[in-house]
Amino acid sequence: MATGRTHRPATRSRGIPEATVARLPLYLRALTALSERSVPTVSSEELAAAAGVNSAKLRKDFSYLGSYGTRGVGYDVEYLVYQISRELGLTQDWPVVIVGIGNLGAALANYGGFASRGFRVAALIDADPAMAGKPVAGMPVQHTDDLEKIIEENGVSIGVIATPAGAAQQVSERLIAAGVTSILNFAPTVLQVPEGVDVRKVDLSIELQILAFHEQRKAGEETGAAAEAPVSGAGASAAAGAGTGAGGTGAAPAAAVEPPAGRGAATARKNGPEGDVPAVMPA
Amino acid sequence: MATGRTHRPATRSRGIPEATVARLPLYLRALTALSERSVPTVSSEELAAAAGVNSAKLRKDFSYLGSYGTRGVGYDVEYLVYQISRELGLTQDWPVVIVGIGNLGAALANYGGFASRGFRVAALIDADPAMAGKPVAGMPVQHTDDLEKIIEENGVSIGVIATPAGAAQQVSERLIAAGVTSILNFAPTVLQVPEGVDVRKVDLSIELQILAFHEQRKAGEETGAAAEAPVSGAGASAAAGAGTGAGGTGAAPAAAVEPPAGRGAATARKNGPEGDVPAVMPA
DNA sequence: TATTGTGAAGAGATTCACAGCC
DNA sequence: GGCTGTGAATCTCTTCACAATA
Repeated sequence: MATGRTHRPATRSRGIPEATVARLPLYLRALTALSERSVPTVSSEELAAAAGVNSAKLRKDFSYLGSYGTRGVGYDVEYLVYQISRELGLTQDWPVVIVGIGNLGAALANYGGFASRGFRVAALIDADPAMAGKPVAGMPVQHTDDLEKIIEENGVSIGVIATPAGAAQQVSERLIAAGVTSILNFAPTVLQVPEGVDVRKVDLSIELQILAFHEQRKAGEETGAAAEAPVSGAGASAAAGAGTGAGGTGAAPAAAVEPPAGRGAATARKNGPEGDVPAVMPA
Repeated sequence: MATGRTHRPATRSRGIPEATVARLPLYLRALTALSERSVPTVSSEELAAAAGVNSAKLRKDFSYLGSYGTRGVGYDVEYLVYQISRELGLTQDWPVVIVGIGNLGAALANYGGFASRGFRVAALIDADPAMAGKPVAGMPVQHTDDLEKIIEENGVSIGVIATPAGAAQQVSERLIAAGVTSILNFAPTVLQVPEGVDVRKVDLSIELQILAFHEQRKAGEETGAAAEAPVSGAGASAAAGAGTGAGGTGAAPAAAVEPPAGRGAATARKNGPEGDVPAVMPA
């Protein structure tokens, strides 16, 4: 402890943990809000609360960036905003294209928080010729035929895919071939991309399914069952805070659906984890 | 190895790791696709490829659910679809409300994959009186005043918030007070909720910022810099697969923005991680 | 022979707790 | 006295590698 500088591989190498990177935008948002209220400094405790994490984690995260705080005082808000922005690459301007201007694509194009933080919608692209030229969010939709030209002329390296699932893979290949190296994928499909290309995905139905899992567990707990059966990571069951009384029993779901119906090449079926079958039974 | 049953805390307790839960929907989607093509069985290797993970992880994940495979053969597709659905609680019907019917809310309401897997949009709610009664996705929008009534009458336990950031906290409190215990939050704000309520968030701008971070790093690597400087978790830099050539140099971003401008209670400023200041310099 | 299921090792992330500094 | 920065401990997740087995 405190014997200078030991961790961090060796020479330079930034090596910020991925988990930390994923939280930096959260801190940045909280800090921006403080900055707008002209708050000059903030402690790790306060900032952590605003960002919805605990203070030890926040301090550890910041320690990967450098020593930007003042002991006994806290962090200078403006300075930290700048440092995090720089670390995230937001001091640059990132032109972005959105491919697939349906409901979702249009919503994304209209989303304000987009432009605010270093990102700029350079073009909207759709495969439907009927869409071409129509203005969405004050910008004419362009046809997929010109995708490569648009990417190259605008120096786009980040693409957003909001097409139907069936088109996503092909769109990603064209984007990548034209020079895009980061993709934000809203289509409910797994993209296969070459090494060196980053893909992040946003999937409504996956998120809902994860919630349903936890919801089901909660329902099970009400009905007896050893209170000792939590998922490892505790989901996202948030810290206290506001809260208007925690509400009643949690509202039970409605009907059951789709029983097993052992069709197909039925071979398997062995042991479930243990005896306790919840809610719906297997067969 | 095969010496019976050692891990898992003790008595019953399901204890599926959160990371596993988060992947189950992915497996389910891949399996559903196989099922539609009437593929009877699948190996961990094939399924893993389709889901975009490696096979060891997949097998480990499935091992938490039970022994549903057949050595030398693979997994029965139909059976596994059912088991995962059950584990996720998708054999039930989950009524969901969407609050905030702007661009995004409307897009969500229209999103098909919603209804398909156990979820049903029970109501669309918006604070704008002008919206009330207007049909969106074939369903009349209802006014926020009736929120509590709607939640209770429909037994809703999952709420989706697609309001502006400013309204989200208050909406979440009303949802929770009315009985909702799981929230999917699209508003760019951290919700403070009481213990026992699960929140998952989807945030476009956070995802873009994470991509920008990796993008910036890639750009830096081109310009010399010890090739040994990866982020711990390797982001989402996907496995190989298709890929149309990995494209050119990756397109450099355009102008720089917003220098430090040391205003406010300027105190801090010490050491950055190490000497190498990239792109934009601090002061 | 092909493929699962899983201990054990390894890597990462979180939390603790306290020394160091303002 | 208050708060940061960080080693060390702990916990969780991933990967390895191979015995068990259809």
